[in-house]
Amino acid sequence: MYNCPMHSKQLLKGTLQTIILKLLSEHKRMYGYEITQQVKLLSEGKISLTEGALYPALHKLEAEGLLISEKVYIGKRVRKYYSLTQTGSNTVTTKLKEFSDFVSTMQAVLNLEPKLK
Amino acid sequence: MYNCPMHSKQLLKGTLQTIILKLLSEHKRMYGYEITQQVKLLSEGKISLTEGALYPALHKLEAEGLLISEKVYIGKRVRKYYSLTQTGSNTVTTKLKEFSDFVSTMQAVLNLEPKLK
DNA sequence: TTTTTATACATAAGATTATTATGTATAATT
DNA sequence: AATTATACATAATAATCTTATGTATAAAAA
Repeated sequence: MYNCPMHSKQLLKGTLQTIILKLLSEHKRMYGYEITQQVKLLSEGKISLTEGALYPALHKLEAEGLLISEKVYIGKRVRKYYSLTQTGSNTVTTKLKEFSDFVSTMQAVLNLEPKLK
Repeated sequence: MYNCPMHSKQLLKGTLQTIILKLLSEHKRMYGYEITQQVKLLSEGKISLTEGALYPALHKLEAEGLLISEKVYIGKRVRKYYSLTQTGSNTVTTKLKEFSDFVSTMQAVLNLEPKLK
């Protein structure tokens, strides 16, 4: 799912849903390819989502009722836009909290200082 | 591997090696059960390593030359102490750096503030 | 104008990692 | 005497990701 020029591929596992949901909470609707580009931009090229991970993840989130999709034709090409459902919208907050807790806990276990700005 | 009372099980994937190596860099030698207890302590009960993940991980790290083990008998019971090899010792720094980079990148992607102390 | 790159979706085989369950056994506590 | 804690280990299953493959249109470069 990730093609990360750093060496922390393992660490990125489990973050894909959080990333997708958070981006959609800021953009109303996005399509798959757009998400990959946005992630690449925000991570300064450090994270490249692979299609083999992204599309199944989007399908799963839709099946679970967190996202809904709509197909839009751009000329002859299909785009599948995804947006948050109400459930999905509520889940974003939970996911972000979980990520923060995770970081805090790991910093405690690894005896690391939280970073200052 | 983790039995986390929070809901962030997915997020913890890929962190086990880093945790093991970092703890061993601070303790000279530790045995499996001791590692589980130390992690529970440092995480304030939020992370409980399961044996099904811990022991295979220790075996793998040893097979890769990052750890060496020695069996010690406490009465009739065996303890298997693990300690860092030189390679393992070098790897700790790399792993911690990777974790920091991962957190920074994720904070950028998720548009989160780094935490202040 | 032809070739390459970018856009845009999707699935499938295989690998990795973790969960859950199971197994064995000693030591300490209730 | 029974339960809990200590201490190791492995195996079946599940979840997630990588890598490879497939299809197709649009744009840019050679």
